[in-house]
Amino acid sequence: MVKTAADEIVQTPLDADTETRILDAAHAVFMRRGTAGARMTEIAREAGVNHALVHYYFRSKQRLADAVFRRAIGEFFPVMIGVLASDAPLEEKVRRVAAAQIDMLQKNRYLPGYLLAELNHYPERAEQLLNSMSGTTPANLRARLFGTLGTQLDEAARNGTFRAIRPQEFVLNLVSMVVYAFAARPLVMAIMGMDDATFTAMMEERKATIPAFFLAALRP
Amino acid sequence: MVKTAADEIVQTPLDADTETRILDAAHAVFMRRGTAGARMTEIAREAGVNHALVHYYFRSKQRLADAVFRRAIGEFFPVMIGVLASDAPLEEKVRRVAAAQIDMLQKNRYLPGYLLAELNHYPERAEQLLNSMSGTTPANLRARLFGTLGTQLDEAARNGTFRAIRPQEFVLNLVSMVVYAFAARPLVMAIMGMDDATFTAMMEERKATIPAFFLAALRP
DNA sequence: GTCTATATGTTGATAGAC
DNA sequence: GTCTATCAACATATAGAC
Repeated sequence: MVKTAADEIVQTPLDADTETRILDAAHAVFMRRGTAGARMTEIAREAGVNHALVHYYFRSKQRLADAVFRRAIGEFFPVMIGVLASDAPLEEKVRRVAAAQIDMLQKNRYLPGYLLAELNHYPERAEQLLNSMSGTTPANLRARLFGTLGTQLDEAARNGTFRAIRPQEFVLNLVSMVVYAFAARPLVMAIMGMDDATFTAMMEERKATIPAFFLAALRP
Repeated sequence: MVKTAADEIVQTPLDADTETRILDAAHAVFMRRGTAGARMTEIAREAGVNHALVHYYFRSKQRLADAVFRRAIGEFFPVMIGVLASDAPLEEKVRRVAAAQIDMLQKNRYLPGYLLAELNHYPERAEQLLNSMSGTTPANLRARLFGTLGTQLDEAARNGTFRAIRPQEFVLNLVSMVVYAFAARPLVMAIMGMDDATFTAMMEERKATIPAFFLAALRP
């Protein structure tokens, strides 16, 4: 198989309790190798324990993969959902989603790639995602994501302050522009001839340029 | 491991020569399972041959993976690059990239997920991508992607017909909006409560709404 | 809880008959 | 070219000593 270059070890504090260390190590390994490519032995090595211990705490690779997937969901969605469900004005929602999401992704560079790959390889994970999200039903989740936002957009369209757009497209376009660059990070860096620092700087800029672009598109 | 639901067999014509049948089967399997998750036996089964034959034609999984990756690149990039490098006016470039890319992705639903996962898991593939692209150098590729486009954008900004934007951001924003929905397709479908037909219909609509949105964002 | 040793099953790959 | 049979290398998982 292709040997990956991403071998930087992100060490978990050695004084953390063992279960946490293992979960952190699993998180790191699953993120960059994917579930199918991850090895229990590599997780053990990265956690600094014998690989039998990994099974002692999590029984099987499957359970460990589930735990990591749940944690990844918890990192990716809650902030965005909170902002979109809030009563903040539309312009502020756009700016806050972009800033918060980019901040989070700068610290978790593998997260979008991991989540998208996981969902493509195991589509039934989409169910798991809907159900394990903050203990609400899928319908409830949709209401939180698109309900308040839809009302705001309706009103803004009537007032003539925004062009009409469905809340689903609003969210999809915004999330696309924020997340895609991270999901395709190695591709973007290669094509544009960037190093890590340059990419990071570009994404910092985009905290401002994405909202500007996005809001300009919706100006009547 | 999680059992995937994507078990629909896309059969390659049985009269095609064996090597082609194997490559087609490999393409299908690598696309939906990823390189690490793909099994030589599954490829053989899908090609309707004994799995020893797969090794006879391609020697190793690695070589087969490389062949599939090259083919995937050839499907994803050339059309878009051709449009962006052309002399067509800016508005037309936007519309043509959106339409052509969405058409292609409707037929290759796993392509973006596969490419992004592959590049995240094996970052050195980004090199392979740059080199194996239409036999040009990376610098040449960049010129084709951003050269003509940059000139057009400069001129449009001077004329006051477009707001100023760097060609890199222009392409990144456009590609994000076109590709992300496909890369995150299972997620988008789950959150929005869509079935396959609804998703397809939405993306057909987006051939028009993405260019409209995008061009509105650049109107001064 | 943590280790060593080992069982069990899969997978990529090859040898050799046809 | 295509198949059957088989190998060697891992990877997941468990048993059992400490």
